[in-house]
Amino acid sequence: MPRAGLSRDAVVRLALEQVDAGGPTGLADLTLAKVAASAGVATPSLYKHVGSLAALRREVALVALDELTTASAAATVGRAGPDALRALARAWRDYARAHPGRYAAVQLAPDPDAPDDAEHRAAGARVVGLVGAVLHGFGLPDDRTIDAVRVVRAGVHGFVSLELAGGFRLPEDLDRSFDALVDMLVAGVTTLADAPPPAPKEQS
Amino acid sequence: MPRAGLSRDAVVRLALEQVDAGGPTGLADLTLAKVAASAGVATPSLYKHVGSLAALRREVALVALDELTTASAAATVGRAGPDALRALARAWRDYARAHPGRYAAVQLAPDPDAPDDAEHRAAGARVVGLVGAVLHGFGLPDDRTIDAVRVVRAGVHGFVSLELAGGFRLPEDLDRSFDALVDMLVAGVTTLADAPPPAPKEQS
DNA sequence: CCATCAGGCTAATGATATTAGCTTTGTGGC
DNA sequence: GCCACAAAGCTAATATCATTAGCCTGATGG
Repeated sequence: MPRAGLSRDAVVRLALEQVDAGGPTGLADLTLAKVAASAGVATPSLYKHVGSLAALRREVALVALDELTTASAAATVGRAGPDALRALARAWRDYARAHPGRYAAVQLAPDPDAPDDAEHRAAGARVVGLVGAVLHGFGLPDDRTIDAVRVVRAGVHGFVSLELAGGFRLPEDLDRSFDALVDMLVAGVTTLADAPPPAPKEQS
Repeated sequence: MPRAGLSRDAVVRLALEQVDAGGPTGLADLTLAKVAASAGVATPSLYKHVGSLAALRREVALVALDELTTASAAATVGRAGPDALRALARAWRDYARAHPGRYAAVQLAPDPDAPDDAEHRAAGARVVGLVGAVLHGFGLPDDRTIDAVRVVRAGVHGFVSLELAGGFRLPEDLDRSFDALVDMLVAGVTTLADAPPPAPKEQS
């Protein structure tokens, strides 16, 4: 019996294929059994390369986060302000539509305590940091940046997530609706940059 | 052996308990086996009352959609314009935080073709319709209402979904960030109401 | 050339859903 | 009151998973 020549990376690659093949639910449908079958190997053999199904999902999340970071960086390089924000939002949505399963993986939250999840947390922080960097160009007061980042993430993620889940009935005009959202985000962040701290608490 | 006296409704009620007990992942963790155990009954017995696990999830979604509709209606009655929209957004978030598992069920998309899902589709349309009604008070042009509804849904759902999933690191100041989002939605919808059709297509 | 060990395997356990078919309990009609 | 029948349980069986334990072997480094 010849060796299959697997490796952690090879297993992750096969998992990605299965995730991609499954559409928006590809991540949820990911199964060690199917990965093993596609590798031509018995299921338990995978444990030589990967700790568990959950760990494999985490690996997929890492790849997806890195890809999203790269795509976001590429889309925003050389841009600033509204221009950059628009490009970022578009890149985000494009990635989600091109890789719905992987985008779902992006949403997996790392355990804040688990030491094994350090890499995961770092990868997540990188994407979020990128959003922060883009918003920095708006000249937001420091204590409002976090609100702006959250609002942008919420808007874009919410739209994409509803779109992928089939939450919008008519498939038509989705682009226009998304444009409306992005316009709103740009305007909202701009406002946030100008407005003084509303301060239920801190106030400089 | 005395009858357990189950019924479709009783099973759904137990399912709701399990969903509620499971936090944000309560819906995903819903299991016929556990429901049966809590009913004091063997698992296959449940099939006398419910078609499948998926069908039970659908029942949960129906309840959640109805509750969300009721809560939204209660929150917005007697209000209009920005006031109504703010109340709606708050009600939405409050419901999600009070019943994370049920809120996840709201996100289950009904099959657009399955005749069994007609009720599910109708319940979904009711909540969305309510959003439309609230936004109607902004005097949006007809062909922009759909964009506004989508933008509002995206923003609120995105925020709540990230919040529940633990996507925001610092738990503090979440309320302020949400307020910023709602402010932005109000401003955005208002703008949409004033702006002329940008029309990549139709243009009156 | 052999010892080690990484990378496979089979076997076993334990969830889970789901189907089939049997049994019993209530109940409605006579 | 009694009986037939449907509803509501049950057990048994199948199939899919994940996961653990323990064995076997091929590649590889000394």
